[in-house]
Amino acid sequence: MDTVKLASYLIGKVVVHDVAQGRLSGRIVETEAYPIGDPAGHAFRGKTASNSVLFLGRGYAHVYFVYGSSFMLNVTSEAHGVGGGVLVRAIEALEGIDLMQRSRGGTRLIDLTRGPGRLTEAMQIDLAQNGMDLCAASPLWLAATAQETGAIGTSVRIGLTRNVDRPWRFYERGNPYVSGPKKLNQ
DNA sequence: TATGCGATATTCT
DNA sequence: GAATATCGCATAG
Repeated sequence: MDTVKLASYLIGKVVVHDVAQGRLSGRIVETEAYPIGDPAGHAFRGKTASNSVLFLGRGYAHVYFVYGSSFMLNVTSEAHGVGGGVLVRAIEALEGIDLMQRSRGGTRLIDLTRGPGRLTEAMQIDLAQNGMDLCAASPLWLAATAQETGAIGTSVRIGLTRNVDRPWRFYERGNPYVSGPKKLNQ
């Protein structure tokens, strides 16, 4: 159950991505846990070429491509050889907002990073960042923030067909950048 | 505001 | 060939 703990711990932390044009950063406001033995998790069926990063150990970035158009950012959460991860579903943009808007085609601020596919596009995260060590000196890393984290709410996860009733989604209550239907965000 | 559906490409069956 | 950890636009209420 360590993955679930990490998912709630990550709320309020900051993702930083240093790119050629400058620094992009955002505060995590929504996550989902995909622990060991979760049939909805990508690691469940064992190690394959596309999910091998999940088995590297704790604290790596795993980037995954779905639905033909969207990347997802995961933080690996379990020991080496064991598959598990936390999906980052939404962030609140802090630095490089103009850059993000440029790469997302001038979307309104509120829609810039509200959703897993959107935040990866705004942060310029793709397969090139797959496997990066988030706790080491790399272009993509995690930072703490002085800002206080608000109350954390939980709900079922979004967009799954397996193991749908687990309350493994975490979000900061009242934050406008949290994605998903309103009824799940109370 | 809420619900529905098509686009899109990678992976697994 | 089917499924998918989604998005954005369309339509209706």
